[in-house]
Order: sequence, then C-alpha cells, then structure tokens
Amino acid sequence: MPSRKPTITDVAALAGVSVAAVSKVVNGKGSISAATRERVLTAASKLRWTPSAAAVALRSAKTRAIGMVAKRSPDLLSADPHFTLLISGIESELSPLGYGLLLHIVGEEPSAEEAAYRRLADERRVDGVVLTESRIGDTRFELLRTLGVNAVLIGTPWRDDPVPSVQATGLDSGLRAAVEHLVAHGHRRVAYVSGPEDRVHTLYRRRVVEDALAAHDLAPSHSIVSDFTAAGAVDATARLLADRRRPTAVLFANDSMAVAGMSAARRLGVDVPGELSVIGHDDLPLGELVYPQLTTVRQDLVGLGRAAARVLLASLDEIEDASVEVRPPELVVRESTGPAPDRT
Amino acid sequence: MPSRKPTITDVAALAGVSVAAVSKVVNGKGSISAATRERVLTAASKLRWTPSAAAVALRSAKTRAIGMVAKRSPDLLSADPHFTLLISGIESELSPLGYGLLLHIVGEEPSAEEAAYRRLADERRVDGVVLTESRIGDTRFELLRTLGVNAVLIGTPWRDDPVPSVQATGLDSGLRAAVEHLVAHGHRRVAYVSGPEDRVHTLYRRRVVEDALAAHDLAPSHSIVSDFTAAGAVDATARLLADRRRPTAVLFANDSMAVAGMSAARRLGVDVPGELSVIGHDDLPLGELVYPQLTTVRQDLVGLGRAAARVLLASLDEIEDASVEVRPPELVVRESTGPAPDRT
DNA sequence: GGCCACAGGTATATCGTTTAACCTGGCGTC
DNA sequence: GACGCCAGGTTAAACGATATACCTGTGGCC
Repeated sequence: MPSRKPTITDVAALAGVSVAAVSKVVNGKGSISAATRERVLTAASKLRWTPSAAAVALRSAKTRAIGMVAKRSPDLLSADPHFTLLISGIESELSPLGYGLLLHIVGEEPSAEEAAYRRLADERRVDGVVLTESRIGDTRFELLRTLGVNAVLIGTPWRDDPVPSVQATGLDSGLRAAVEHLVAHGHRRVAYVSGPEDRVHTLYRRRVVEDALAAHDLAPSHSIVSDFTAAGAVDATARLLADRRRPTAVLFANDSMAVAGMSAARRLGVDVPGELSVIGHDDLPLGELVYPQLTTVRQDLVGLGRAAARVLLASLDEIEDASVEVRPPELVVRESTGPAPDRT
Repeated sequence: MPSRKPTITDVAALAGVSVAAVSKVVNGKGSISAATRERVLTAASKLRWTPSAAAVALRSAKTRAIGMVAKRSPDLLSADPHFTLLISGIESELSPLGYGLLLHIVGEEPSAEEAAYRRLADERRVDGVVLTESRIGDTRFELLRTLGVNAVLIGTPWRDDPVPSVQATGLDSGLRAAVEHLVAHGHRRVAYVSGPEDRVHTLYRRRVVEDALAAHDLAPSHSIVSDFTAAGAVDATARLLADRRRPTAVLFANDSMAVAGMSAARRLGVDVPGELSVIGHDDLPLGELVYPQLTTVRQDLVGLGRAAARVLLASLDEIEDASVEVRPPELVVRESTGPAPDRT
C-alpha cells in the first residue's frame, strides 16, 4: 500500500496531461476540453487526490480558512453557549465551500486577544476573521486593518466604521415586545440588569428599554450593571429584592443571568412569576430546561453566524450574494412572566 | 507603508546573513554564534516577521494545527457545553506552542463526519485530530489509521485498540460515590437514565451503577435509555414518576437531562429533593444556576481536553512529557438530593 | 608545519500548487 | 493560399520556507 500522498503530478501522469492542465480543470480556469476534463477528474478520484492545502495557500496566498477568537474564560464560555451557536452558524456556511474554521479561545488577559489576532495574521493562517461582541472603544477594527486582514463584525460597531457588520433587522423589536408584555401585565416597576458596560449592546439595549418604558410614561425602576456571571446575577437579584420598592419584573441581558436570577429569587422565597417576572435574552435551550420555563427574547444566533460567514466569503469573492435571512429578535413568552402582583 | 508581508529573505538581508542562517536561528537547529543569532532576532522583530504557516507546512509537512470534528446538531451543542469545555482545555495547551485548532461541526447525517475527517486528512490541514464521544463500533480509529492521521481519543475505546486515549483516573469513583450517597440517604429505588446506547460510557456507567448498588444488595429500579435531549429527559421522568413503584432517586447521564428531569418533576408536582432526588453528570455551570442546585458528578472536562492535546503533541514530538493531571470524577453534593421520602 | 575537526556559516534543491507566457494545429476569412 | 485567431493545451517560474550538501577559517595536536 503506497501510503505516500498523491500529488498533482501523479494525477497528471495518470491522465496523460500536464500538471497545469490538472490545475486548470480543478479550478475551472483556462479552457480545457470536456474530454480531457473528464480524464483528469477520473484520474483524480481514482487516486483520491485533493490539492494540498499548504501548497495552495503558499502559491495563491489564500488559506481557505477563517479565524475566530473568543475572549472568555472556560467557565463563562460553558455557562453561555452564545459562541457555540454562532460557530455552528458560521460552520454551516464554511463547510460546503471547504473552508475551515480556526478557533482560538483566550482568557481575559487583555493582551492575549490581540496576540491571537496578530498570530493569525502574521502567520497568514486565515483569509479573514469574524469578530463578536462589539465593544465600546473596540481597537480590533483598527488592528485588523493594519494587519491587512478581512473582518466582519457580528453586532453593531461602536462608532461609524467601515468594517462590515451583520445584525438582525428590527434589532429592537424583541426587547420592545418584552417591555410591552410586562407593561400590559400591569408591571410598573421594571428593572434592567445589563452585561458589562464596555459592550455596545449593553448601552443600546438599555436605551431601548428606557424608550419603550417611556412610551408608557415609565422609567426603569432600577438599572444594574453586572457581568455575565451567575454570581453577578445572584447578587443583582438580591439587591433588587432587598429594596423596599422592589421591582415586579426584571429584564436580564442574557439567559444564564436570568436563570441564575430566577433561582436566586426563589431561594429568597420570592415566587416567580407570582411576585417577580423574569425575562432573559437569547433564547438558549437552557431556558426551556428550567422550571419555570424562561420568557426570553429570542435571537437568531445561528443566523447571525451564517450571515457573518457569508459576508466574509463574499468579500473573498467566494460567493456573490452575501445575503442570508437573520430572523429578527422576538419575544418568546413562557412561564417566568405573569401579571404584576397586587400593590404591595 | 509597504504593506507587503516581510519574508525570510527580507530578514536575512537586514541581518546581513543568508536565509538559511535565519531559518536556523528561528528553529534552533545547526550552530549559529550568539552574535548573529542576536542580529537575526532583532532584524526579525524589527520587521515583525513570522514564518508563513503555509510555507512551513508545505516544506516540512507539518501544519502546526490539530483538528476536531464535533458531531452534533446546533441545538444539542448549545444545550450541553461539553464540547466547549473540552475545546477550552485543548486550546490552552495548543496556544502556547503556536498550534491552531481547526474545528468542524457536522450535523447528525452519518456520512458528514467521515467526510470531514477525510477532508482534513486529504488536504493535509492538520497534524492530528482529537476524537470525542467514544462510540461502540466506532469506525473512526480505523478510518484515521488508513488516512495516516494521528489521533487521540477522549474517553475509553470500545475495544482494545492501539489508538491512544485519555481518561480520568479512578473513572468510576464519582458515580460510585453518587450511589453511596443515595443509599446512605435511604434510597432503595434508584433509576438510571442513560444517554444513547452507542456511547461507550453509557454501558460503562450503567454497569458501575449496577455494581455499586449490588454492593448493597440492590439493583436499579428502572433503567431508561434516552438521548441527550431535554425532551427525552422530560419523557423519561414522566414515565418514571407514573410508575406506582416509582424511584425515589434518579441518576441522569448528563446535567442538561438532569435539569430538564428535575423541572419536569416539579412541574408534575413532585418535590425535589423532598420526593425525588436527582443527580446529574459533568458538573456544568448550569447546575449551579438552577434552583434547587444540582447534585452532580464532576468531570474534569477541561483537564481531559488538556490531556488529549498533550498526548497528541507528544506524538508529534512537540513536547516530551504528555502527562497532565486530570482530576478524578467526584461527587458534588448540592441541593437536588436528600433523604428518601418515607415509605410510600 | 601539516593535518584534521569543527564551529559557523552559505548555496541550492525541494515541498505541491498556480499562473503567466508561450506554443500549436485547425478553421474561417479575405 | 496566407493570415490571424482561438481553443486547448504545455513549460517554467514563482510562492516562502527548510534541509542537505558543501564551503572556510580557526585552533589543537603531534
């Protein structure tokens, strides 16, 4: 069994043509007659030949791979499958085209992330990268621009920036619906527990909530800035409930926090949704697992991943039409919300 | 701004040496005087030069990347961050050595997985792969062997096989402790809800449970085969609780199922842990989020990922000592277990 | 002093593709 | 009948590193 990997030369020999001819048929360039194309193709499949990624990358300066670096500790990462869903979406677009996804997970150390991008760029391992979690004062766009790497952002850039980005249409609709839902159920004291303030969506969503409440002459009863951890959510919940003018409903920035908050409330003897309504964000499977099931704002994370991948692929001239449907965020009403309790 | 990427030639020119010399210093081969080494190094850093991954891969037939293919639907993937933790562990070992992780997520279609491995191998994109979820009748070892790809399995191979594998020491200790815990609390009717039967650990764990119970002259009151889905867990729980000789405790094959089962029980008006004790497996952050918090068998998934990476790196002669500490599984007692209810 | 060994390099082939530049035979056109 | 042109190839030069083979000047040793 000749275990040596076949090369284009072997294929050319078997087909009785030059290596250039083989290259042309597999890349669909130049003009090759149907007859020889056929010969080449059968020779290739007979030898189970596939172009070496390294050689192609070297010669054509295209790696057919895209990169992603996730900045998060293992703990947070596994508590919130946000990334996982995005990755699924990305992969579903890359796979059919034979593109690979090079993933780097870096901890919270500030320099690690930049180093990861640099390495990806310097070693020329990827043709582009997808950025997640748009941050305020984000330096990554600038960095990648100087590194000469294609990038696409999932989310809204923190300021007007030429970096391509993808986001759901009707971005605020889900959150608005959530607020309406609460107000319609008689809630007047609604709290908002956000994620870290350096995230763009943190501010954006807070504004949407304020806006939506303002339409009813209301304002958030409390506005707490938290991290994405369970401990943070528990702490926030405890503080909210300790207030003698405690909220009757609380919106959390993601599902993990919402679930943690809900549990914290129940642990403190506060019934959900009887005494407190809770709404999450993202609609992770987690929300359906728990009791009571979580009312949440569904976000099409898989769709966002796909969209990002397509934008990137389009900028690499790999596909023409980058568009893909990203379902707008929508409210999913389950069990964790209900009518506001009677006046305390 | 000359945006062209610097090459080894530029560095050599700047340092006033031959390209071969540069190559030698960056690879630490041959003999180079400290003085020229210094010159080369400063030249390299002045130009921000890093060897092109493609060129290195082509010339030395080493890609400095390892691959992983996860076979799971996006839904399951995000419900159970199992993979994510393994990946974190793997990455933490790869990163420092400049290795990349090429990730492929394939759906449940049977051929997709094999195709992904083949592509990885044929295109020579990786130096090795890590396999997860050891299956009974697993054909991947054979496949990778014929493809000539290094592999390491996280888990126990289904039969004696030369493929290297990593697993925690004292593999059964956690589950045994779980059973002891239940028995000590007076439980006599203990059910086991497993994952799909094609997984090696499914059978293994069931045997461990049976064994541990047998030591007390007991046997599982019920043994249900489920998938890893929430729906499956809910269904299993409903069936268990419908039995008039219902179990007083149930062990689930993973935390997601356990949480879903726990919720299902509560929804049916069954108190946890008052009337039913529930134990999960893996100790995902999820278990701490919910109320009551989940008693579970902790598995050092990050450690397993690290171990797998190190074994692979060692077989690539990248490191000498593959060993890494994988914490043995241990029981984490939280709130979802308690004394068996009084004789019904 | 002559010879060898060795440290410290240099020159060059090579990895497997792509691609620009070049050939060639046959056909349509004037 | 000469010419040009084009389909359908071929040749050979890159791409950016690594590694083998080969130099050269010292110093040690007898």
